[in-house]
Amino acid sequence: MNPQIQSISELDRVIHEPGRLMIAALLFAVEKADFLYLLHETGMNKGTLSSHLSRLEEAGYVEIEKTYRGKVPLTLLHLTKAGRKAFEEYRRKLKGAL
Amino acid sequence: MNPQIQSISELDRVIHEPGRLMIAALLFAVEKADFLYLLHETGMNKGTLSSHLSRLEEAGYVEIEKTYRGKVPLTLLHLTKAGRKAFEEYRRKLKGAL
DNA sequence: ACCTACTAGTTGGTGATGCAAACTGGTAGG
DNA sequence: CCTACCAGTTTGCATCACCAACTAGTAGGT
Repeated sequence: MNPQIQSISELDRVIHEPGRLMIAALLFAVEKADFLYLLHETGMNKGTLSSHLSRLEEAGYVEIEKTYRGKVPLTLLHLTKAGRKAFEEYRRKLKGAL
Repeated sequence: MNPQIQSISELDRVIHEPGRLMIAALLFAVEKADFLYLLHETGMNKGTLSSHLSRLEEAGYVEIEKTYRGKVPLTLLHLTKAGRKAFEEYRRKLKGAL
């Protein structure tokens, strides 16, 4: 089997989904962001964003930190070490194949 | 909304699916291939390959040409002009974002 | 005549998934 | 107290990818 093609089939599906790829790319760049920032930057709705974040947390790629800004809830997100690695690996495979 | 991120959300879902991305990348390179070649290069099973090809045909990205090699059926695939364009556009957006 | 293998599919079933609408819980304002 | 708002979460639906099993025609072997 063609090795360039092989690497496409090995792409991490958790990262591959555009919604989550956007999140990963944003968090990779800024290191820490809140829910609303991601909401506006990605253009998703809240439900979609929330479920993608849960999926990323489940995979161990994102840590979700719930705090407060005064009395208003504030959710902070950042990539874990595994998340950074997965994103870099994803990018590496894709660039090699395309 | 971040324009780099924006371009991720605009990725063509037909191309984005790894199975079909493999097919598109292969056909982009070789210009014409038969069913078994794709089957072996991608490592998919027949059912999956067949359905992805149908999906690509439906989208107008691939032309499916059924002929015979002697009496044995032979299916030839090639990217249409729209298919080449979609693949290039996909690649462009992805490279711009990552 | 029968069995196996090859090519190229189709069909059926299953489990996962993306998505948006509706809902929750807390805060603030009139 | 009622309404509206903020920040998310839960739920339900419709789609989808995937694989196994079946179809169907040809050819070769025993």
